[in-house]
Amino acid sequence: MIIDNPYEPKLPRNMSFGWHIAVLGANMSDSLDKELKSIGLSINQWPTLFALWEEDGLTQTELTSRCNTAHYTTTRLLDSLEKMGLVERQPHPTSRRAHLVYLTEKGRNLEEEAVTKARAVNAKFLSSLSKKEQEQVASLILKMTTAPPV
Amino acid sequence: MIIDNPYEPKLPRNMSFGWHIAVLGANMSDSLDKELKSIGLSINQWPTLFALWEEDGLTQTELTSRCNTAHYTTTRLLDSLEKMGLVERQPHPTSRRAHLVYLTEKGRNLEEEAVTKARAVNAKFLSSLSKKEQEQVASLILKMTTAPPV
DNA sequence: TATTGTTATACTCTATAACTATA
DNA sequence: TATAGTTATAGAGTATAACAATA
Repeated sequence: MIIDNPYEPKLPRNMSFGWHIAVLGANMSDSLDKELKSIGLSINQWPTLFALWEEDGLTQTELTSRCNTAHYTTTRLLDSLEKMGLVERQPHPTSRRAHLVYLTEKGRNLEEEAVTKARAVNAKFLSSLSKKEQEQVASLILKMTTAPPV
Repeated sequence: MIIDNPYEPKLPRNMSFGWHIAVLGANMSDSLDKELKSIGLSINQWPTLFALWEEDGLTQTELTSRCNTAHYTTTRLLDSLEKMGLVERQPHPTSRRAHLVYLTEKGRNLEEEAVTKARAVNAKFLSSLSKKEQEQVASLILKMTTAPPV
């Protein structure tokens, strides 16, 4: 069965574009998960830690929104990260019901190693493309994700 | 935190390439799942049905390998598809332990509608790109997925 | 009355492994 | 002994909704 949409070139077994993206995303996630395990982290913690490495002192609600997860997921993720000594919940200066989430020294120190591993995974999956093609695909995917469909 | 890898252009909140692919894949899957629900199907059934639309009369083991799932998953998927009257397990001509899986008339008739929906989802997610860019990203992703990393 | 965050519960998915029947 | 397929069961992940505390 051939999807003859002009935006769908011939694909192996003619699977559709979205299917390829989904499988690729799952494979990249699995690969990063395995890498992160070696430093005691998991893929579930990645978006939260990534957001905090970029900027900490966020409320849980703000973290929830940046990580595109559910609020009850954030609660449990922070529980585990706190138990591991990577983050701390501090009282909010003006609201007594909100918390501010900060990285600990230990949590901050993991950034370099984790990001190195993420880069390696990206490079591995991009390795069949030329440098120019790698830049192209990254910028096209960026364009797709930053201007999402209504 | 900026990933200054040359293959990682500036991304929103500087999330990494793999993360964008994973989120995009999940969003496209969710979107197709919603579309398929309207004709009584789910995203879990998509790869199996897609493979059968391309070629039926496969053994369960062959289906398992083409869909990149687990054998016990195939068993349950086929149970549900059979209950819905979309596929049939037939005895294998030479081996009494293997089955051949065939689409029913009803299952075959769903192809056009389902593929139309999948195309619409792909088009929706690609809509922020020009036609040329759409072709580019599809062919680059194809290149990545057909020459997977070791 | 709405917001921040936690918890209980149920439901879906997936993984492991034991099982049958064949080869 | 290996293969095709099924089933039982446990675990992880996710969703719903109720809840307490605060605004």
